[in-house]
Amino acid sequence: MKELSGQRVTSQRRLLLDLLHRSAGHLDADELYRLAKEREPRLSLSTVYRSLRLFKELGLVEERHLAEEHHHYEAKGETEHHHLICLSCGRVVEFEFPQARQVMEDMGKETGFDIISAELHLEGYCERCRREKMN
Amino acid sequence: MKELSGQRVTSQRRLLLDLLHRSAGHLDADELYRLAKEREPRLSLSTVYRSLRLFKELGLVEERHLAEEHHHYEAKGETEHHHLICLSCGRVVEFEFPQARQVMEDMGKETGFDIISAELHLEGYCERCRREKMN
DNA sequence: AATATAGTTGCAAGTGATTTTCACTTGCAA
DNA sequence: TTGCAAGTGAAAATCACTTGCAACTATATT
Repeated sequence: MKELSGQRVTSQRRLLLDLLHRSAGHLDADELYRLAKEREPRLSLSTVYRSLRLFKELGLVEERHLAEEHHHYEAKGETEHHHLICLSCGRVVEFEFPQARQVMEDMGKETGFDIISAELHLEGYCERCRREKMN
Repeated sequence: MKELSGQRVTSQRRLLLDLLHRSAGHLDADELYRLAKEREPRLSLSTVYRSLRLFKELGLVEERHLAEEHHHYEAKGETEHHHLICLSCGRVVEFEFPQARQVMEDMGKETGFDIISAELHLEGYCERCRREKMN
């Protein structure tokens, strides 16, 4: 785990970051908590939230606003991708959109912003849900 | 206001929708509440939330997840646009990205989804905040 | 217009997700 | 191996938002 002045490598943080890396992505705080508890039953939910915030600040994970209610977290480092989400069942499809880089650059020049992220977020209804609705 | 069976046109709803239309966009529930209270001091926050939900269901406003903590609401009907947000001061810049239409269509074909919205969300630091950080 | 009535409202209490407080514990530099 | 700043668990607090309910009111019916 990357070290910044005054931050410690604790067993909890190691565990949580490890789980985030192993997971396919899109864990929310509660799922991560449940997974981690299997290994360290004394772990508290606050530690999960505190660690997620730290990881985010260190740039180790990204926070996604996929659903309405709560955030999802994803370890960085995999190929850059975007999300398509089904409004009915919550299924998430990842896809690539390399033009995003270009848009970031163009908009940065145009607005004077230092743009650090671009997320293309698509919403709709997946095939299965559409079929079910018809019945 | 559009009429659906059993929904009533009340002074509160008229006021709230009017404020949403007048505003430059990106009001959150609390700001809308404060604005509306100036005219109808007895208005309650629950009515604001209830109305926002109704407007959203009727397709009159769109809900945005711009910041981390809460939602923003925007009256529909203006030109389609996307958002660039400053992570330091929260400033929101709107921009157009017509290619989004094409992406929706392509991804729809590719995934079998019926895609109903595409939002390109950029984050970064605006010029002013960058300058301030340097000092 | 008067009445009936179902949709709305304000208020207070309730949620669910996330944050904070605080007493106790632990990583790690010396 | 100890000192102490950083981290933790548990519980309480907060924040954004929702709900239950008695009183109110826009609309449909007479």
